[in-house]
Amino acid sequence: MFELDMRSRKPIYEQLVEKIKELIMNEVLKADEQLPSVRALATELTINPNTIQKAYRELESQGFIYSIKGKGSFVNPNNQTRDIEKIQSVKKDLEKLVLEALYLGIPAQEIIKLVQDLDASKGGGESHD
Amino acid sequence: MFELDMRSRKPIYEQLVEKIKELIMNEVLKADEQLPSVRALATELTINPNTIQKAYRELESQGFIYSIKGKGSFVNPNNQTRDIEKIQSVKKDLEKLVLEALYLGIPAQEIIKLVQDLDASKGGGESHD
DNA sequence: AAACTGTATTATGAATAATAGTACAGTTAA
DNA sequence: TTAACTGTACTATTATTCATAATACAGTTT
Repeated sequence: MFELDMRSRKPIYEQLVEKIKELIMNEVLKADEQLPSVRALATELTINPNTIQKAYRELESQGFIYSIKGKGSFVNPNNQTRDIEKIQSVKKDLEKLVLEALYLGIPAQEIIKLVQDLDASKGGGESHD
Repeated sequence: MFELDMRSRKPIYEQLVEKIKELIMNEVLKADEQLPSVRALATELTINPNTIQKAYRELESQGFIYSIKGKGSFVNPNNQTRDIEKIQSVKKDLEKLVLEALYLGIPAQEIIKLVQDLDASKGGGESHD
């Protein structure tokens, strides 16, 4: 499903959260699709089930998945969240990162193109290719 | 000089790195300007000198400051770095964050405006106002 | 020489991350 | 009902990281 960097200073459960968020946002994992069970993913990745659960709990609290006891964990549809705090937080992070990118000499035009491309591939994802 | 959130899960030295980077990128701290000494800043913020030094070391490795033994730590000019790895890393982070922002429903247009505004305030910083 | 600077080292306590093991509750299918 | 799944919760243990404390040393400035 994906690879983890066991040597990274970034905790495994955080890496898991990132990777799964990406899969959801890129619609590799589709709405209401079932995720691997805690134990199955733990076995596949050779890590502890508790670590998977910690990641799933975080994903649930961020609104990306929902879990039903006895059934499994599933991708949350419509994450067009009205969570204002979350949006403010992302905007702030974005501001920091864009500022740094510009400071490092990355042209504004290049960043804008990045945004446009991502936006296009997102909206245009409905078509069959 | 700034405030730290001692209750945050984010390490103090990382908060320091972020804050100082912002001050440098926003040209509050100007090229070759001297930073507070390790001990002075530690006293001012009521934290351990080792923590300050850890932050300064990180800032130096990221190319934002340079330190001279016996003299002090100073803001590095021309951080128009040719450090390709750093640039690639920032681009990747940017991609992740923009994707998340779009996914949360923030309009591409709003992100683009953010980039343009930051770029303008950066390039226009040369004038006297 | 005195008072600054950065830098390095060792030790200690607290918090976090990851593991291991066990247990319980809800679902599904035989 | 039973068996095999699911998520969830809890305790305990180990390793790592964070922050502190206390020194120490080297270079600079006055």
